[in-house]
Amino acid sequence: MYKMSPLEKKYIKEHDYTKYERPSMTADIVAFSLRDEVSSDIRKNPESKLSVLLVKRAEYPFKGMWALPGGFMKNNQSIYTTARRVLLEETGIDREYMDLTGVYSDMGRDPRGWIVSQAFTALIDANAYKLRAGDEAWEAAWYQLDISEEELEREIKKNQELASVKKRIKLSLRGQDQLLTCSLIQVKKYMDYHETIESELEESEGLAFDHGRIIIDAIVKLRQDIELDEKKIFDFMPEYFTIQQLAQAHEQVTGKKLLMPNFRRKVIDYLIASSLQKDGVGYRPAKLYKRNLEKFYRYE
Amino acid sequence: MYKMSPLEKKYIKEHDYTKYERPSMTADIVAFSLRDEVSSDIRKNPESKLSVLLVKRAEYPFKGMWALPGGFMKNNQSIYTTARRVLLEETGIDREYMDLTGVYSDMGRDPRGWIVSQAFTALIDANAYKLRAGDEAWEAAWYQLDISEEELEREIKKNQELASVKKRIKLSLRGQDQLLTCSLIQVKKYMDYHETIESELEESEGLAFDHGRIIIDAIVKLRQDIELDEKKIFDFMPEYFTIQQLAQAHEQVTGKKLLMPNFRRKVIDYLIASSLQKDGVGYRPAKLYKRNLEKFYRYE
DNA sequence: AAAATAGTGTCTGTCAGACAGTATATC
DNA sequence: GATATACTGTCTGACAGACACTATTTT
Repeated sequence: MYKMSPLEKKYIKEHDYTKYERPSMTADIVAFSLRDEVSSDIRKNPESKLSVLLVKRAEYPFKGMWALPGGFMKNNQSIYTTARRVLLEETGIDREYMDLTGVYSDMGRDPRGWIVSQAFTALIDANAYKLRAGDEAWEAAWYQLDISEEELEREIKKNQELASVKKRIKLSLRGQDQLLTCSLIQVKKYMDYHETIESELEESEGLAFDHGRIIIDAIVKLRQDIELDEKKIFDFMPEYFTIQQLAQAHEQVTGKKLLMPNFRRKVIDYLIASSLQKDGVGYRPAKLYKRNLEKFYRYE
Repeated sequence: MYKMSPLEKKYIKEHDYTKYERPSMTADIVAFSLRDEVSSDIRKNPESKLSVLLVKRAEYPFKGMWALPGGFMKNNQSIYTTARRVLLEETGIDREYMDLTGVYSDMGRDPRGWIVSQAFTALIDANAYKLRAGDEAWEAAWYQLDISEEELEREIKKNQELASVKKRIKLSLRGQDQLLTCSLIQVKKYMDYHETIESELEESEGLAFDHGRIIIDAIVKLRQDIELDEKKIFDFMPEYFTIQQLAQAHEQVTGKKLLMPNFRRKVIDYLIASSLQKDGVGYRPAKLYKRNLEKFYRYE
């Protein structure tokens, strides 16, 4: 391993690297789950809707508004440890596996000053956890999520070497007794053979900071990831589940209808049938399956 | 947009959020390119090798050793702006499009103190740029890259619900007149239906900081990305190129041999033939193609 | 029996892998 | 003509999309 020379040690000691301005750093977690809507008809399958986990802010700024679970990084913890810690502290969910999905470092994104946020995404089977109640400083709740978009402007040069598309994206979050909304202006630019996305918050009602933007970015990325690697959809599932649950999750996230026979054929290799059945339904019960771990773990 | 109440403004003003410890933040850029080896036989196609861009450190710590281009984030710049700025300053390459590929926040990774690094990956056509020479503080150079791995330990429980594989990964970087090496211990753990990777630097010769680790992580991610979306391989290409160049780039990065007729069929839709030909070769010259931009830009 | 979902079978078109064979340039 | 790469054609098997059809359970 590298050993510093005495000269080098001295040099480092004499330089106070902390004299330069530094940002504070936070981890914010976008935790998604699919939650069943209460069905009016027992003969029909319940629909499951994509939801995101929010906590009510107990302090200024944005006191009383809803925000992503998150918090400041400490000196002796990595950002991954920080993410896991704050999610557990604020919501009661202990989750080791998360994806880093973005960094937010724009000026003015936090009224408290220069604060850089690392955004993590976690896909969760909501039924496996009981959320912290509102008895303490923190109150956590699942918000059902709707997203819509509207094209504002489109400019495509003839030679196609520069183009841009401007959109307004609207997000609405429905909780127990509250509706939060936000809208975002997104500009996609096509140049140098790549697509770059810039987005800026236009309006935000009830949602703290730029968290509406972080949520929208996370959804876009989630959709991309699932189209690239369909195994990711399993993250929403409990240990035992039906093929229909899996298909519904897929449809809900991608927004595309599946043909069940084909979907069944595609996933069957990733499953191990159990002798259990889904009960409490008003029709032929479906078989419950487990993940076939051999297909998920490639011991390389 | 959100307006703060006077009470809220007062509260924020009274709290000094900077009193908590904060990290310094840097952007480090892993710039890859494929560079032709000088061929001994004019009748043979030159092989192209994956290379990474390094700069020689002019200051302590690690003075005289080689490091990734990188530098500190400033208050009025986002981390993306920082990445672009430092790459340009230190190497002369101006590049807008880069991927954020990792965050390094472990304790002790930088002898100067608590420094968090955001790692970016850029794929570059090296011939398009002239590197800064060694006339100033910075000297930049391409280092050819070799990577090998050796399995150390493997533990798989019967029910497959927990498993781990431990490996040593060796990296060697060959420059004009220097050989840099480093080795890394990597532990892959398989649990909760996911694979998690932890890696730690074991030894590093001539390479500054934990940059060997950052480079290895970037290569692993690059390979994954290219297997998921083969269009990424085009990033290494100049405006005009042959199908063989493209195939060679693909082989070099993934390490797998391709069958040319099949590869040709697969990529031909993404190309527009030009009337130009590759010249200066000792055999039938290949046609030069351009990207078919319609296939790269999906104006959505 | 009606309703609703669960699950099977089959046809078709596309596409990747393998490889034989032809074309065109230089040495 | 030898050599090396460039490029075309074709066979095969796997698989995704579409959809008709059968099965099983509750109301």
